Order: sequence, then structure tokens, then C-alpha cells
Amino acid sequence: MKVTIEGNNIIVDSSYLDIADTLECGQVFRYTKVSDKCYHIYSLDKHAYASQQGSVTTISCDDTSYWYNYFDLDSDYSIACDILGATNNTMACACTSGKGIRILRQDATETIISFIISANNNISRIRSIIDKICIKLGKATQYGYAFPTIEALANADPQIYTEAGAGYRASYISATAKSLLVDGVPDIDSMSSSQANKMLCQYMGIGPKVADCILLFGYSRGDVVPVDTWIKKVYHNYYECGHRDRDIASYLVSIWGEHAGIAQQYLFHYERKYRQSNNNSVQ
DNA sequence: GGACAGGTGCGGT
DNA sequence: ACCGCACCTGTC
Repeated sequence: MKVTIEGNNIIVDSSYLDIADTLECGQVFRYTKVSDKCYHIYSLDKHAYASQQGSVTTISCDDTSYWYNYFDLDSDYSIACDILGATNNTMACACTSGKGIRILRQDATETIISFIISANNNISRIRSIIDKICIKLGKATQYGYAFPTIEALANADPQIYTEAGAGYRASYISATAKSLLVDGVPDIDSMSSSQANKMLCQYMGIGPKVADCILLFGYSRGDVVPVDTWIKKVYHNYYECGHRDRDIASYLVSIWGEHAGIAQQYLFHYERKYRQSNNNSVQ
């Protein structure tokens, strides 16, 4: 895969990075769409602008090494695509459809707080809540507001989160921010992904699904499958073999192994796209 | 009106 | 350990 860095620009072959599919498959919430294939993206106190012109995607940014890592540009996804695509026809279609998706390497703390907000919620509301929290508690930067520090989040009146629209999750954000301020960023280096999942579940507002999202998007652990309503549908439609809902994640990891996370992303993308086009054709 | 949205915490068995 | 249910809030 071809990546070149010229000054403040990272230039990537679009066949390996579809910016819309990557940003809009639910792994990240701090982005704004400028036009069809142009997005502003925010992470911590950093900003990038990505635009896709045909076969070339340009990432203009303040810190090329940060965003190079963020977009996981060292990884070759064609290997996972080939292995997964050979497992069955549905997966082959999902891989082809989503081959421009990359798993972003996001900041662990930002991911923890963001996915507590994601629980039983929808993407547009999650984005709006996080945006309001950044405006309220984040440092102003040249391009917008930074994600708040854990100190700012822990010390804030939980009312701030309620006003941002977090609902009953407000107390979870506050409690977990306070815990993280005491504990520091959880260090999972010596743990298996399932051990790390159990550890993360001790924080308020984190259950098995949110913990898997944090591991996949905030800790780059590929051997997890966050099972949401979409993946439940995928399981029941294409992989059904008698598992209870809470056992679906470990079953899918047993099939997909180290590629489980990206497999989940391909199928999530595929199922949503399919369902959306279904709805459109019905209406 | 009720279901749904990338679920979790809680109380009762 | 394992259910079943309530839950902020906006949208369809």
C-alpha cells in the first residue's frame, strides 16, 4: 500500500482508505462532514482534514506522525480481507464492500468516555453529546475544542453531562472519570483481551459490549467482537447455531481469531448499508 | 403511542 | 449465575 508524506499532508491510495466508510462505521464520533468525501476529524487536541479525490485521499493535519498512527497506515488489511473473505459468501461480500475501512487507533481515555456515552444510544446523538462536552470542558484550539482532560471530566459537575444530553449516563461518565483520575489510564499490556474486558467492566457504564469497543478502538486489540444489535442480526441471519446472546461475542472470536475486530467492522458496515438500502427501496 | 438507537445497572430468584 | 426490567432522549 502506498503512503507518502509531503509537508503537512499524508497521501494515501483510496483503495486502502475510504474516509467515509472508516469514519461512519461507528468507531469514532468526533468528525464533521464537509461534503461527500471531505471530513474534519478531531482527536484529543488535534485536528485533520481528509479529502478523497478519486484514487487519492489526502489527510492535511497538524501532526503527520500522530495521524499516520491514528489511521493505522502501517497495517496491510488485504491479508485479513483474504482470510476472512474465504470463510463464506456473506463475509466475502462484506470484505469487498468495506475494504476501505480501517480500524482507527484512538486515545484510550477518549475512547472509554465516548463509548460509555454510546451505550443504548445512536450515532448522531452520541456525536452531539460529545461535541457539547468538548465545548463545555475542553480547551479551545485553532480548529475547535479539544477532548477534555480526565481531570476536567472528573472535576466537572455531572449536571454538565446531563445538560449535554447524556441522560442517565451522566453519573457513569462522572464516576468513571473520577476512577480514571485515581487509577491512571488502564494498562492492559499483560492481560488477554478477555481479561481486559472483565477489568474494564468494573468501571461504571462499561459492560461487555462497550468494553470490547474500548479494546478494539482504544487499545488496538483485534481479537474482540463488540456485539451490538446489528451484529446480533448478522449472527442470527448468517451464523446462527444456537448460542445465547451473551455468548455470541466469544463464538465469533473463536471463528475469526485475530481478525475478529475487522470482521465485525466489515459486517457492521455491510449489514447497515444493506438494511438502509432496503428501507430506502421500501419507502 | 411504541419501538428503536452500536446496553448497562440493579434487584429478585 | 442468571434473568427481567427500567432507563435519558430524540426520531421514525
